[in-house]
Amino acid sequence: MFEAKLANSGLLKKIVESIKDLVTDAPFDCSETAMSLQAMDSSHVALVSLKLEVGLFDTYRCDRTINLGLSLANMSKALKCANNDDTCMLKYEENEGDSIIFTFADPKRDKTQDVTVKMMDIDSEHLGIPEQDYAVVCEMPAGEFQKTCKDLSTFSDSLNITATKAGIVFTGKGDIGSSVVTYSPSSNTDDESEAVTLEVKEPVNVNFSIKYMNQFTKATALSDRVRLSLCNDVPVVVEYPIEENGFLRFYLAPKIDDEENME
Amino acid sequence: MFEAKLANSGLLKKIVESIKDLVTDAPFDCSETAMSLQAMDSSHVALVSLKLEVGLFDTYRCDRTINLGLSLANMSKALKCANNDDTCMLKYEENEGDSIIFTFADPKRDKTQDVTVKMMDIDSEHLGIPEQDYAVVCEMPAGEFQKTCKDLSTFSDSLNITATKAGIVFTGKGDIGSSVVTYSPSSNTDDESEAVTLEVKEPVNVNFSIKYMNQFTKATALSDRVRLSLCNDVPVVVEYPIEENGFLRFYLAPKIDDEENME
DNA sequence: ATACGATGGG
DNA sequence: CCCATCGTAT
Repeated sequence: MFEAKLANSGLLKKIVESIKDLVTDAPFDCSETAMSLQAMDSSHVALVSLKLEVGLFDTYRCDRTINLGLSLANMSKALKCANNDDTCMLKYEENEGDSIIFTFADPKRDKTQDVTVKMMDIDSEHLGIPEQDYAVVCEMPAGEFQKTCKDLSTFSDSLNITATKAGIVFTGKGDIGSSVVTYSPSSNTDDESEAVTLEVKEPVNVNFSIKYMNQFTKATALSDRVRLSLCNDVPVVVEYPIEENGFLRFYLAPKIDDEENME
Repeated sequence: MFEAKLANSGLLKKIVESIKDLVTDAPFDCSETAMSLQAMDSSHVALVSLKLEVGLFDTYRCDRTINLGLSLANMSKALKCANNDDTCMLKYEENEGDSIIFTFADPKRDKTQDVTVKMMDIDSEHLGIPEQDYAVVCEMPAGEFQKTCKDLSTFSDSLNITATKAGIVFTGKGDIGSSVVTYSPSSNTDDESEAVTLEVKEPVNVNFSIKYMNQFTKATALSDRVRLSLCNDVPVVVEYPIEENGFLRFYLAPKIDDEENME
């Protein structure tokens, strides 16, 4: 049997809301050490990788490695029943039919809500994600990145990212105009959570679909900070750390056919 | 003539918004002691009963018992003109044509707004509501009941309510899954307004249309608390008290044809 | 035109 | 975390 309890349903709600527009059916791999999930988006362009380590859970019991397939739409419906600060217990027992039970409880009240959701068979084509040394790693406030992507999407479908030791530049060019957002690495060390940090081994210049980036930034609520890992001609990694004990990562291959935005 | 003044238009606005989707034309019975209203919903399934006692009004004058018929859609339009904390005067004079005048005034300003709404002839089939001893009476926070009904309606069209001395259980079962909400009578006596109280003479197990319940819970804004009165095979009463001087009650007959939810 | 859900502000 | 307003969907 599998049984795991989160102190706050809000965390799982945010995760599901962040990815359900990208991935419809999610195979959750449950092991002794973590609950994790890897899936391509429905058009096989982006990859989502989630890891929730046992440290995130109040209690965690997983007798044997098991894959739990759930429709994220149904999971979202179940989680809408929970208040953000209700506890959330996930439970699966092999002989109780192919269902997951979500138990939400308000610790301050004599109320519990059990939501039973049917599971699905999902062919979880296992996805090898190659290790990669990235030429550029940039960390910034998650909200900052979200706003930059949203602003640039007003002008363009493509996001150009150019990073050098001097700074990182996000550019969107389109018919009605263009916008260029430039971050110099933060000199201002006062407020660490607001800093933009940049490690550059090699300069990079890459283009991405802004539409996907905007999808990824739905995860902004999960974390104060986002980390972008970049190489020329290699998928970007957009990573949201989860409370020091997990992450939600999005991988997106660069556009190759788009010379307009490359100068 | 009939003339009655409420200190806040907001109260009447909330009442009208709560019932206008259920009842299109409302016969208001005005007597010396109260303004009241009873009407079936348009599909003759639910019954709405409103009572506003004189104690709710700043001034109240009713020379003789009279029935004022109003379209609730029109009444809603009139009330939209008022700010919530404007005073609201209702006035009817026999010889001034078949109209009601709503006068809204902001006591802090030198402004009044008179809205005149044509009355309607409504055949107010008088509805005898039998007295009833209920097997179960449950009071809980109105918002709690609203959320429970809404959550269960994600999964089912039917709401099963089972109450015993051990607690009250709301269940919705459907194709994508099911949800069971359990309240044990509050042990936590600290916060009276948050408590779930339960009086059980006989256990009950009844099924209702969730769609109607969701309609009823639009009255949540009227009151912190809701009272459910239940008997097997008898209409439930969902009651929202109005400031100690009135109530809005909804009656709904149980579903009889639904064995699936009865175990 | 009305009702519900989602988002932003206090 | 709750309430109010705005936008979308039926």
